[in-house]
Amino acid sequence: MKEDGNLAKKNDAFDLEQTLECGQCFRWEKQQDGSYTGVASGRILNISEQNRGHVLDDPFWKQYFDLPLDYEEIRENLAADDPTLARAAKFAPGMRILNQEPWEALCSFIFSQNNNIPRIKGIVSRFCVGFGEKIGSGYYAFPKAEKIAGLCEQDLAPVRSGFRAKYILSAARKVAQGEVDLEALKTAPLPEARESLMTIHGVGQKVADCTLLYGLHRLEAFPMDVWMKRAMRTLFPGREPESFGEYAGIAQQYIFHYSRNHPELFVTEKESAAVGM
DNA sequence: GTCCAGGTTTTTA
DNA sequence: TAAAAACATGGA
Repeated sequence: MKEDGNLAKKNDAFDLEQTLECGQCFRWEKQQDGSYTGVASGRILNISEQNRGHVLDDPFWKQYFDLPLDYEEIRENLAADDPTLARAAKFAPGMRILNQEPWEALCSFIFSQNNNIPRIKGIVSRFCVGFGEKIGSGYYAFPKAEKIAGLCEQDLAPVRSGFRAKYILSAARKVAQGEVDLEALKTAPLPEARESLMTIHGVGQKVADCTLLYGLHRLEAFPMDVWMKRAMRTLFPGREPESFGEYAGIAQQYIFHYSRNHPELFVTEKESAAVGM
């Protein structure tokens, strides 16, 4: 285990809990011993504070956890930009944006709409168990778009995804037919990529932006859900997402996670709304 | 029983 | 255009 100062510094900016429980992914489970077990691109991994040095020797996982990117520097630049953003970033300095499979991110955030995180996890899990390839005892790969494209709404009933099932089918068919070319969207101009995703029935701007940020690693994408809208109104009045720069998506993740864990920041706004002010 | 959840589509005025 | 309502499901 030889680590030069540079690598050691970068590892400081990687915290498992902050990364895997900040709302960007739905397939990692914390074990009793504090480690995390999950599946990505058909690979099973158990990662802990103890074995992560070894895990990150593997090129795939190094990329998955976005180790090549210097989050320390990005965080410092964002912090210099705005004191509130500095506070949000400091709350989870070890958070990193994962390199998830594009198709998985697309489906996950279709399932996420008007839904809560525990239930999203359950739906994703049933989706994988029901339609994914078995890759180990109790572990399944994320189902292929080609397989899902051949199903009907009734087939998806056991997933219990409600009205979102037909959206998944629309996504699967467009992806399987190449009508939406996810790989190409990694380099397409952002507005163009977003528009392409929004041709899928059930994908609006927010789900498209989540797919871009979490699945296609478009770090300038800035998903605006109810939390982010509230956070922008309250904490960053007058600021546009684009003003956060090329790593706006990372700023978004700091703000989202910070806001969800500090609901007290928004109680006055809630009360004002209730009174009708 | 009612409300809400990392939205989007459909309906209505 | 813009604002409601509907959409499935399940936990609080």
